[in-house]
Amino acid sequence: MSKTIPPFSHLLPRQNESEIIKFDERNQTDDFKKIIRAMGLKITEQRMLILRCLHDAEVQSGERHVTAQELFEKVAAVDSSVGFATVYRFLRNLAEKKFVTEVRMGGQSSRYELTTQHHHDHLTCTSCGKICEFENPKIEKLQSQVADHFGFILTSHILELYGLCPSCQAKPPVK
Amino acid sequence: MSKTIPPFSHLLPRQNESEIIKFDERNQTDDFKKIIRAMGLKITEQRMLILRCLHDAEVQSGERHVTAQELFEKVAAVDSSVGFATVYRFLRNLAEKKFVTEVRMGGQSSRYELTTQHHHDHLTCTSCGKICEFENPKIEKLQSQVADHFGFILTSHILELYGLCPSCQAKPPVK
DNA sequence: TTGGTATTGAAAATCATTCTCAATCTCAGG
DNA sequence: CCTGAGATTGAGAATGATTTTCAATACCAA
Repeated sequence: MSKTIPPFSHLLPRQNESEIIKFDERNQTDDFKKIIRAMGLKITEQRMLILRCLHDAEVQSGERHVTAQELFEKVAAVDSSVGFATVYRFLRNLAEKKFVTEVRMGGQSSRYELTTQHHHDHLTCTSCGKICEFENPKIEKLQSQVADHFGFILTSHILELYGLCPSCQAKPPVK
Repeated sequence: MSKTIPPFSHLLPRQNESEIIKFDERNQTDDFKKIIRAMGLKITEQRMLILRCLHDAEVQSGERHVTAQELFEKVAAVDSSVGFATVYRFLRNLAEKKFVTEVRMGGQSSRYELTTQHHHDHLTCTSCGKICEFENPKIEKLQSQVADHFGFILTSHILELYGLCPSCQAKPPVK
């Protein structure tokens, strides 16, 4: 049995340790309901299904970032009567309430990921695609100083570093 | 006489000093032509006009980041027969060849700026789309430290800060 | 000057996302 | 367990930015 992480548990009211560790279908369902209530919304089949698909995509399929379309397809595969507007709408709700994080890259469509406990940035190898996550409070602090300087209230940021990882430095450049 | 910066000069083949400093209408036209040729494209009235408007927006009006629509309007004000498709197309060409840099933010439309010699990052207002540029050596230094820590050779990075600008803080939330 | 190609403008097409609205569902209060 | 006010839904239309299509036109090397 691999340890299963309860969905969004870090965003919900504190539970005792054993509840956090012992995670099963019933708890998952309960967590999903708590999330929906925490947003001040009504619990519906559609919203439960969307949450489940979002959670499964990450935990089971390991798909870090899903687009609204992709999520819609996963949902539709289970219940084809769910409309895409419902997925878009609910995803927006989740993003507003910070249960998911919206990542927009270039002209591409938005991608959504479950909000993680710890903020982190990425260091990506341009040759092999390896990604290291890191967190640097000093950089964060300097960022808010910059925002302050312009009179902005900082709400979020994107920091992506690109470079050559150790093993790729050894290899000849690809292509 | 304020010192006028020749457009894109840093991206064009090296010139001698006096040519760089003495910038006038004729040289501007020549520079624009060189840029278009450097992209392997034919010189047309439309492209010349688009370049002029892009340059003027920055140098005269101080509008450093224009959307394709805004640029189209400026162009159309001079020659209303130019189609927006031409502006979009050429802007894409310029971006591909790095003569302009495309900045995308949230759901807003792309903004374009002349590519500058000096690296800088952006602070964008999530409400009105206003962009402030900044450069922060301390952040840059910390970034290389992070890369070092993972054994990476840092080649580039993206840092985009998002927040609410002073005037949008005053206004009630949009809609 | 001229012809082969690149470019253009206008309109239609795309693409992601949001809105509209009548039908349906949820759930607090009875 | 009912009920009804109000939230939610699905379908499709609407939106907004950008891209594509295509016939007419412009560019420029020869």
